[in-house]
Amino acid sequence: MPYEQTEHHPAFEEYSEAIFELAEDGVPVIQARISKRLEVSRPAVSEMIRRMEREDLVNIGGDGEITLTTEGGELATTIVRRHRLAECFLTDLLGLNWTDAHSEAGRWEHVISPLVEAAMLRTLGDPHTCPHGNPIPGSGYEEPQGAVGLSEIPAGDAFTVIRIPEELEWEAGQLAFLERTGLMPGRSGVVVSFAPDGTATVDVGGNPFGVGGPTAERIVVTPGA
Amino acid sequence: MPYEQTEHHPAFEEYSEAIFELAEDGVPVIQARISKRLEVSRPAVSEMIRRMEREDLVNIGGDGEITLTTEGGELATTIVRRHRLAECFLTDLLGLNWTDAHSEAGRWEHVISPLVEAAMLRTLGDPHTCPHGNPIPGSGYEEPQGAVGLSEIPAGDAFTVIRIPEELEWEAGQLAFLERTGLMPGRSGVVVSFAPDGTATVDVGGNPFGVGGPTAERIVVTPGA
DNA sequence: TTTTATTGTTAAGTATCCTTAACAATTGGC
DNA sequence: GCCAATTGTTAAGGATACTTAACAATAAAA
Repeated sequence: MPYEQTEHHPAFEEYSEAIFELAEDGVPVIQARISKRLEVSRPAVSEMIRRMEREDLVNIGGDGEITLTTEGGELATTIVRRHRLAECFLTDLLGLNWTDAHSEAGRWEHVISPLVEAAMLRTLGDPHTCPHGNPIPGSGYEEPQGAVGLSEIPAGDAFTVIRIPEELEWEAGQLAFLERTGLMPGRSGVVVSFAPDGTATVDVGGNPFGVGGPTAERIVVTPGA
Repeated sequence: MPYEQTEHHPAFEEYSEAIFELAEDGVPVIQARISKRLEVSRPAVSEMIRRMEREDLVNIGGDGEITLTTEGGELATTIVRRHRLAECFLTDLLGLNWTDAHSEAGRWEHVISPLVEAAMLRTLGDPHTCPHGNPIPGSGYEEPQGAVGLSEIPAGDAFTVIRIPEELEWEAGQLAFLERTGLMPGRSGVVVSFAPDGTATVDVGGNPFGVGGPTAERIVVTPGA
């Protein structure tokens, strides 16, 4: 119970993680994006990024693009790794659903020690991705050849889900929807059709349902069953 | 990652827990004791206790004795329960030793949700005590009849360890020592002798070793093997 | 009884991390 | 080119939770 200090402030952990995941999702890493993902005001991000630059965790490009330094990258991958490992642990061993696991892991990532990390890895049998298919940094995972967005699969063709990008996990109800419909890594389906606005109709396991355009663009799949 | 608020500030959780455990250990619950256990200054405790009184978590007696209100007691037992459950989890399922499990649990207790708590309880098979033998609040545990301090066992007599009070867990190296010597709940031994200063010499599993007087007073045992 | 130790409090200050208000500088659409 | 939206920053302020210094009151010890 005595106050335990983390070597890096929890806020630094959150910001590093956000920067890492924005880059991973192909979103331009600028303050406004961080502000949105962390749900804090832009001044807060401005101040925080300046502090992180002073602490040599990030570099700020001339165009405002934020990049992680070596040290910042290490912090970020550590937190992301713990987050995804915790998600595996919570779903596989404790039986939580995606939505719950995701929000729990958002807290767990800050309290997991190297010791526990190693123990979890051992217990889970060295997983390479989180339940949503996102790579666990350091696991040596490589995305399969030919991975594309779901929206690029021609109507009528089959696909296999590879991963649900972190970006989608933050949208309310999204994870519950994906889990309910079976749009999960490893599952296969068929693209039934596309609406003019980009909405896809897909069939996974016999029940067709619509997936919004922006969502369909982001879900990573491989062609074929 | 967006900032998650706990319904009760982490500090309130720490203080409630400390108050609960001090009372459990038979230590007078005054600010100076809390200050020592949480390793914070007395002014910090003074301010915090005032805030907790304002929030109706504690009452302050005329003699300075601090007691938990109903609400404060609920918060305390929740945190203590999660702490001890986490200790079980970390030792039994992840294979951590006592020392590591204790310090890890000190962080886990603040991030475990009711959902995870239930899942852990299920996975562990409804344990009634933590690895050190302290009761998990709400589990319906009752201390065996005739439990006494180790120092009250007559020299030459056998004893069985019931529990290591929380108080001892905070002393550096204490848990590692107890685990190394086998002075753990469920294990039996014999009191070899007492030194004039109260130091006990005990034999657990064939190797005699000394246990300091204050420590021996606190370790709870039952007479007999 | 006098001294010492323990205890609680007040005051002033610090670090972290957030907020809103207001403003300048871009960027993009038409 | 112009208006609007987006973006980053400055300024001022607030909550939390700590610190040290200094002081008064009480309890224990000599």
